[in-house]
Amino acid sequence: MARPDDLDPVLADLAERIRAALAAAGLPDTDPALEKPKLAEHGDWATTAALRLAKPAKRNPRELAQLLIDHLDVPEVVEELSMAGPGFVNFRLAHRYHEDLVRRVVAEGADYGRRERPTADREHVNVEFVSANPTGPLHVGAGRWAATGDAIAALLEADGHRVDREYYVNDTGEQIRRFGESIALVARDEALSEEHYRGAVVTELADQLREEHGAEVFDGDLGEVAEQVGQLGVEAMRGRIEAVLHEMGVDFDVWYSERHGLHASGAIEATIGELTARGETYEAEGAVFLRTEAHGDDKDRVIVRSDGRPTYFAADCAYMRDKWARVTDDADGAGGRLFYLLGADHHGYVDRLKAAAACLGIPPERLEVRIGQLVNLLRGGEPVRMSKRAGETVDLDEVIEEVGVDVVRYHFLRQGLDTTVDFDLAVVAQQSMENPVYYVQYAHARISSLIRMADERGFDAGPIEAADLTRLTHPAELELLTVMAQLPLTVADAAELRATQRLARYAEELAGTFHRFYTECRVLALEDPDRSAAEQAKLDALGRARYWLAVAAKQVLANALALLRVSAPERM
RNA sequence: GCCCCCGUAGCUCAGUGGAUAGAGCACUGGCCUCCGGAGCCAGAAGCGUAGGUUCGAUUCCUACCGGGGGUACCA
Repeated sequence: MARPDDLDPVLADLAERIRAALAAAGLPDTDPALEKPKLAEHGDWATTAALRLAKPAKRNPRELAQLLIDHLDVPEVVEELSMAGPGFVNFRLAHRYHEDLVRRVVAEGADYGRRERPTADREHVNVEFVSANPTGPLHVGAGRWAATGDAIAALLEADGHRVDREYYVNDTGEQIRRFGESIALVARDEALSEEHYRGAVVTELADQLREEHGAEVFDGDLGEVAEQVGQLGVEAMRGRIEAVLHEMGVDFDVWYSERHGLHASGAIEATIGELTARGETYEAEGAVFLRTEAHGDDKDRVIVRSDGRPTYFAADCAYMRDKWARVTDDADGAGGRLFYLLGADHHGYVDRLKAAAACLGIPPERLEVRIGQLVNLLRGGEPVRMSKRAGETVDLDEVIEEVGVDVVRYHFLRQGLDTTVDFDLAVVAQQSMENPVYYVQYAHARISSLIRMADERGFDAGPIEAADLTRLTHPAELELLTVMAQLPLTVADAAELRATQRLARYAEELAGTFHRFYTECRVLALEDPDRSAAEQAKLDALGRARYWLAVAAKQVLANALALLRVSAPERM
């Protein structure tokens, strides 16, 4: 978990003073471990230092907490501190802290919530996700990996890392040949067998290729035609996939071709050579094995079949080697990381991927494989059966068309990676108002409307520098300010844990606090004809302060949604 | 058999060692002379079971029960 004191100079100062107080009190040094108290009444921040020192010191934690308080050089920004519960020390920050926050958010704009990292802490992360075989359209399940991988990438960037989004295109091999054969047979109007791909897409591709390349591409020896049509079909399919992902708001930096990058380039042979040179291979039964068992795998894996052809796993190794070279050649020396987002149906590959990394000399902690549980596609509570080869799929583009990108993305992003997601077409389509994404977006649209209304009415908020933010003292205002202040920490935690749901839930919480503020605190037309001029002036000042608070809240909400790639509508 | 994930409110899910376990939906009852009621307020309801570690466990460990997925010289 990210440290609050890494993200906020005020808290960094506080943490330092706590450690100084511990030293002054003759206590051993410990992590101040600043955390948010569960209840707002307890204050803005708390330290559990006394609790964690109690054991080794064999002393009453409350007594230690009192010692800490007695020796603490209380910074100006802390308005109140108290001991509570078993030994928490709670801090309440002065109102000025909140005022500064509004100004900071407005000044930083879209950058609020992001952080810069010193080179030593920065990583160059290759995030590989989706990578579905280009032999058919993406189905709904792939949408989960698209949304999640993209959001994790966005979070890592916001957290100060350098990120490449990469899609591995499996564009060669037996299944591609069979795919090409299927297209050719359909084009020739010949019968397909059980083994072939079918469905509307195959027919469409046959038509498309005939149009683009002429009917001749389908003529001749089926074996040769299958090969060539397979390539053309895969290229066309890849284009379609790219377009759908773009619709999903996901744009890859690299579309890595297995065929060109690994086979044609000789990278596979080179990798096998390197593995052999490292002493990680041996021959047996006419095949070449990689010593993965010695690195935690269940057994050694074949990388070259007895007939001399490399296995798919050999390509995986070569690909990993290639990616590792690309994330470790940074001039500034950022540490490399290979991130794989895989579905639970691939969890059996994790050990062998890690073993492959070890065989290649890649530090194991630099290879990160995250497994996401699968998506249950339902329609009215009934499971929808899918088979790509039979062409019975519910495609991602159809679902996007039906319920909208924001709903699809948000549905996947607000749930943790290791829970199985039920995606019920009937529920999501018909009862989409239940989707919390609307709750969040509504808050944003509401603020937008408020600001529009202010303009229309000629409301003069004045420059933010002139606004008297000390007037923001209503409980709903303070609650909103407190939540707004949490974005940077939430982003850092979500990035570190690769947990998109943290940010989604945060957006919901922020929207909720805004709605409460909006209900209780009027911004415009704070008028009272019975008041004196002096009293009216105070109301005007309050209105201007609230206006800037609303502007800042809108920014924070927009920033959170932007990281999720969910739109922040001005009206809806 | 072995491996991975899950079991928290009626339902869908947050909460990866701290104080009184949260939200949406559903249910009950309130709130618009005034900036968007897709909203707000209030109420009821829960950590699968049994042990263990810890000052402190929904969180870590073990066993069991229930649900899902994986265990190829396939790609």
